[in-house]
Amino acid sequence: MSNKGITPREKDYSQWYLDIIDRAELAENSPVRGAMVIKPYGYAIWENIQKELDRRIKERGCKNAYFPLFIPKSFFSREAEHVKGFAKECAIVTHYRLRESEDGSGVEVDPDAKLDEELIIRPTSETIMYDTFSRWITSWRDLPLKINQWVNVVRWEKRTRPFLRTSEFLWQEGHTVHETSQESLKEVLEVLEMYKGFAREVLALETLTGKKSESEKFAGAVDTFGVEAMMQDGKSLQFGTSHDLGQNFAKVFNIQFTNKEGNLEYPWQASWGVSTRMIGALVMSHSDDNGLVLPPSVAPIKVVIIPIYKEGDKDTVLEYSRGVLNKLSEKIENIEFDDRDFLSPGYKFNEWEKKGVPIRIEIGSRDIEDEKAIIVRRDTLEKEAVSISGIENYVENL
RNA sequence: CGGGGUGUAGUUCAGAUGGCUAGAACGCUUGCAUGGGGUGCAAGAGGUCGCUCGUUCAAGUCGAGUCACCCCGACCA
Repeated sequence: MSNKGITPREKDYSQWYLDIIDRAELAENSPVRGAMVIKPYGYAIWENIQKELDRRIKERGCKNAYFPLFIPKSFFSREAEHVKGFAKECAIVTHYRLRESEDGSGVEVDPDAKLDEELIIRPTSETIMYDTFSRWITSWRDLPLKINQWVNVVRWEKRTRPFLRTSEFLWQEGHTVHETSQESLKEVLEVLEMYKGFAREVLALETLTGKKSESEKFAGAVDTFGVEAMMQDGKSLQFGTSHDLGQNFAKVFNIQFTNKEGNLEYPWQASWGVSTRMIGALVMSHSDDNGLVLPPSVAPIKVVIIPIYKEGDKDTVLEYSRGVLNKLSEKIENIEFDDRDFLSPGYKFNEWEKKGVPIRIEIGSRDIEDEKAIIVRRDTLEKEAVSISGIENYVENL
């Protein structure tokens, strides 16, 4: 862990962002350009996001599934606009085997192991999913079909930034198929509202929604709607999209169903997604010059208890602090008890502030005499002495 | 894809005009003290100086090539 300070926002907003990611131990650069390692603390935030958003997605009648990482090149090429939009950022698998290199220096691609048809590593999964959908859907009774998946995708970006734009990222992609254009459009807009509600209620972010311009819309879509949040530097960040695909993909993937009148018809489709970019939005919107600030709803650690003791009162303080821990554990989960005794209290205060733990509780012999504990909120950094008898009420609504 | 920059210890870096038996800070290990806002002292571990070739008595340092990464712009979740 780095021990250096954090560049103030005012001085260099971009560097401040990178510092927060580093000092809060959310992610670090990997040996692969543009692809980051999401560290345990950062991944825990993603898991919290997933957990709540997945619940909301399923509430909309979606079922989760998994489609392959590899997409045959021929599938990918079918929708003209789609291929045009993604062609320049695709990673392609051309071989399936390595061999020892002739000079003995290592391994090289085995030229005899060339694939007959190259495979595209999914930049998004419309094509591979819709090929499958064409076999799943035959009747109006099969509609609507609502499928979601939580996966990684690869887009070979020219320039990358942690969480905001990485060459591989994690996301959910929802794909729905409907009988009518109206129903499909309704889905597109309702999902947009779901994202907006999620942003407000879980991420504490206010967002704007709107239709994207012709040049900004998803490759192959009729229309794209975006969810945008305002960042501290005054720029807006698009973190979610919902696409009205019309019948564009249905026609090229030959998804057809027999309607109630017995006629063969192409269905109407929607696709929508949010990614690990949301973590970038979280960082940029709430954090300050002291480090990360997280809404309790997604914080991996909601409360940290720091016992403060000297050699003489160590046992008393630890016992008392554990009592507080047990009391609070009945109310909430994810409490960290920081009794590492090779670190000073000041170091710990700083460390948990950098990581954005919403509530810090300090307990020393002084507090024990008064039957109190010091509580510090991460967002405002306000300190308050709270009586032990009522302490669980304080954290109840986290 | 255009522009700029950097490769030396786990990390961030210093090593003008070649003389290095390669340093610092932080981190790490051990011990003692300390403990209410990044603790102090002591001892210790840790490096084929990105890679290749060249110039030279001598290359971290100079030259050529090569690979990689970072940053700034245009594009995207």
